[in-house]
Amino acid sequence: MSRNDADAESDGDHLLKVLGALNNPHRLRIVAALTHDRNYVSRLARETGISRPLLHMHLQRLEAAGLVTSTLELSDDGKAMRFYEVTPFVYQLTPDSIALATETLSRSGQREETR
Amino acid sequence: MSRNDADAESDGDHLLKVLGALNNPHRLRIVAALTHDRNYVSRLARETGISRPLLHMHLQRLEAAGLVTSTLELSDDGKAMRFYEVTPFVYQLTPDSIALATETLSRSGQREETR
DNA sequence: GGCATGTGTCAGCTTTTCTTGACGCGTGCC
DNA sequence: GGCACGCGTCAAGAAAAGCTGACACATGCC
Repeated sequence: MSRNDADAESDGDHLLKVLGALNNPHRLRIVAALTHDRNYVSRLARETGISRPLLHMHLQRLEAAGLVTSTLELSDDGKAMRFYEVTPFVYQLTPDSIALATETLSRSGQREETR
Repeated sequence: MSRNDADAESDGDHLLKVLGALNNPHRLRIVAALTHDRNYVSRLARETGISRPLLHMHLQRLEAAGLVTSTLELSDDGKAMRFYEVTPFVYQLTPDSIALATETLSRSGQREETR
């Protein structure tokens, strides 16, 4: 696996987060849309037909999983705009890779704490 | 992708189903447990510490996604036992593969109908 | 018969996720 | 000022997923 060393999270927990991030038709579409080229929130909302608050939430889920990144930029006419783009992630899902990741899964059913 | 032709489901919808099936710590553990060797429900329940009704539900979710298969067999002492084993699935998750699958996703937010 | 083991299902509760419709803030332009 | 366009957040409802404790059936064994 190839993640930043700084983020202290087991591979198992990370995989689960990625799976959770991708487990949604809207979020799949968002990733697809950003694959072609980066975009800012309001425009992405228009193009995908997703309401802005909703899109905002989905983007955060994707960003939390490390699948997209965002940067705040100022346009020529002085407006603050948040641009999103996909990270070049690669995840291989096989019984073995899952078995491996599962070894480093935190306790049972508990959801990951955002402390 | 390498699925059965008989199941009429788009790649996009199928991918979503697989992601949904794997998006759960219990189900990841179940896949891991079955990777080593096949097992029957009650024993798997004991070994994983998951209640039988719950395990039953998780197994069905995995089976519906095609990640595990089951066969009903009769043990020497005449008991009917359902054995589960993993299928040798391989899924590659990248922005491009997702963009591709997304093209064949059924309409927007609607959940897949089981008609 | 009573008990252990296996199978499966159902109702009902709790928790999480999804979604919408307000709000708030800022800027530039006519 | 009023409008259009960016940004973000909050409360609250609707829908889905997760989980538990019954209950049903079957078999073999003492």
